[in-house]
Amino acid sequence: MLNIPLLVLADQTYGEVNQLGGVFVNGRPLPNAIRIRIVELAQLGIRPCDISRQLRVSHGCVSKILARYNDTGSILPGAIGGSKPRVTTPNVVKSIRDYKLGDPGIFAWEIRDRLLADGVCDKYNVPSVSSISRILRNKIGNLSQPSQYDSKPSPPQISYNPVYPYSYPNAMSPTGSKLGSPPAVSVSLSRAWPSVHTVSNILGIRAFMDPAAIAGTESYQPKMEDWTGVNRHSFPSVHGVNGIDKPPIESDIKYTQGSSNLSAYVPACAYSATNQYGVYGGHAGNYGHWQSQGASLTHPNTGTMIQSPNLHTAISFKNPPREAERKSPLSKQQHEGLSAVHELSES
DNA sequence: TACGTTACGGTTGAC
DNA sequence: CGGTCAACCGTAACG
Repeated sequence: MLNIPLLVLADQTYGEVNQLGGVFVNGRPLPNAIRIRIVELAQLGIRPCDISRQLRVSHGCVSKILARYNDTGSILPGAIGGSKPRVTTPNVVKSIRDYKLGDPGIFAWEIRDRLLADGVCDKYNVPSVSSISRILRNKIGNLSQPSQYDSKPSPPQISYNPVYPYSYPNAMSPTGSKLGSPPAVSVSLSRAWPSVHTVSNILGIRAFMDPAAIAGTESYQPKMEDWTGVNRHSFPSVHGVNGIDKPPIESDIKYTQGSSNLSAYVPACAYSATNQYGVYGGHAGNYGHWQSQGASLTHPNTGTMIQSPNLHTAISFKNPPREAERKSPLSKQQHEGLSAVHELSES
């Protein structure tokens, strides 16, 4: 009975209900507002198990989010999808070609060694021998032809951030300039989750599960529009890389947008009335105690403060050391020096 | 009972 | 332009 997949195909809304009665979208991150709430509650001394029950989020998820927050200072989900940064950057290809030109009989493994020796690559991003062979075969097969890489600016290389392969829209979203601007708090990740599904989904779910919640909520209607408006059709994946040009990444945004004061909204309103997940379908009063506190989050390690009212400016996190994180989850903290702020920005 | 971990089924987006 | 792949997600279950 639990964990019923709810499909409302007609409305392109779907979602599932977990064992706690919370609604989630499989494969998609929880809304940032909930993530923030989790951290807020934890900082208030509420036990993870209680947070789990209150927010109706699985304890594993709570654990994960808190652990990540403790490690990185970020409540944001990771970048979903995409590919690992290519190691065969134009520069590398050019070097390989140079080596090949200089010594047509050179072996791929020799090229590899030279790439390392010459500092073109380091041990972490040096192409494999097979990759080099492929490059030789596919891209440098005809040495008489000028390489495309000679003339192209090779934009992708810009985002080959060794620390965080996926670029964040930092540069695109000056933080200080938009305080109080209408577009709302946007906890936008590079590939922020537009949660098309979530959006419509939640609404569908909510209506499906708890029609009364809608009827009894003044602010729900507009939210509903907002959320349903965030539809995959409205912003196909064509939008820029890593969401830089993705305007309507607003699932969260809308989610928290009801007010610029997240602390006022998140605690009760956003979670009961406008929250897209039916998670908080219960009385807002259940979360009433949130309102008087937890206006800000201070990361224990970084001292970073997440201040709800000005989330878009106050939340700044260490860049998740993705690569290292994947290889060695326990060593995240070692990358503090590499941290760069990726922050909540507005769309 | 609390919580860390992980298999699983899912989404996403670069290639 | 559709398929593949590897990243991520949250849940559920296990210990």
